[in-house]
Amino acid sequence: MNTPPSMVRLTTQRQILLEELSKVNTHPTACELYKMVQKRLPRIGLGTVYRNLEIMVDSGIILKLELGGEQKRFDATTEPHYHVRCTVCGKMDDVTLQVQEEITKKAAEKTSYKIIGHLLEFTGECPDCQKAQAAKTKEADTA
Amino acid sequence: MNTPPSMVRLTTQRQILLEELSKVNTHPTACELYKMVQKRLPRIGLGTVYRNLEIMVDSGIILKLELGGEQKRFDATTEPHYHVRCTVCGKMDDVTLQVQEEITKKAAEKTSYKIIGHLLEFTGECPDCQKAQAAKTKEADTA
DNA sequence: TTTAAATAGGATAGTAAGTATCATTTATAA
DNA sequence: TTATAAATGATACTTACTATCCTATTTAAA
Ligand SMILES: [Zn+2]
Ligand SMILES: [Zn+2]
Ligand SMILES: [Zn+2]
Ligand SMILES: [Zn+2]
Repeated sequence: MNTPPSMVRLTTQRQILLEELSKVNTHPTACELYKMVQKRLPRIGLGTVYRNLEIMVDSGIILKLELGGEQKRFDATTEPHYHVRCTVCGKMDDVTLQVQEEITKKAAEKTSYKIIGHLLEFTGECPDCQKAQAAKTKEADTA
Repeated sequence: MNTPPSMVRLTTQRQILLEELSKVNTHPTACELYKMVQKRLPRIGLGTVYRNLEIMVDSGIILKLELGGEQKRFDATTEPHYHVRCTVCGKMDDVTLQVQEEITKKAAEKTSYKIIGHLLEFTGECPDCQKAQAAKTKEADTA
């Protein structure tokens, strides 16, 4: 604790980025956020979105989810919580399951690593994709 | 169960790829495996490595680890198990912790997704990076 | 209030992991 | 042996993300 954390300026871009992220519970990707923010700031650059998301992650204002899947996703809810990912469409949602603090202790006993925390992601099929799948199966049966 | 799974030909490249992956417990990336295999097959292409790893993942011979981190890693141990990732150097190791089957049931009660499974990854600092960090701190103190 | 330094933005070029394409080679089957 | 299919290796391409650079804006000093 020697140097104070550098002050993060709350610019228009950052404010709107944070507002848009806070509006949704879809855990959008940087690209999705770019499109959302563009409606309010048509001249914003994609680089600015990436840069500011990273800055906000570093200062603890938002979370970066880099679990399974190709793209990183962002979350305005900073309290530790778990997620489900649809293996069909890639959509992510929160799972309101108590965070298992004790599991890190158990893991620490089993390894020579200094354990900091854990990432838990559930995989499954979202309601939409379940419906689509059901419709498809029905269609195949009647054909 | 209508069409039988397409037979995967065990080519030299695939065999050596699997052998090299089975030799180590470091959960190598595609690029690392490429370098390992190149020593025995100098003319192999990087595309072949990627292609065959994907084929072996699809046929269940190996596992693809795509949780946190930038690159996908591969694992010849197909039984479900957990991993630790070093947040400094990216190295991954197994954690011989009992797989929590019941956690997927708990999650299933909390969401409208059809839960298939879960991915759990611990984050921490590997012994090597701990040592390096300690040496660095000491150096800074004496300076 | 003017001026200088620091910070941030937007445009654009670059990076790197991974994927697609395609001609050639290898394996399998008729 | 020949036809068919599958796999390889070289290469081009895609894409998520990062770095660079110049301009604009904000902040602080003079
Ligand atoms: Zn879905
Ligand atoms: Zn969330
Ligand atoms: Zn390490
Ligand atoms: Zn493993």
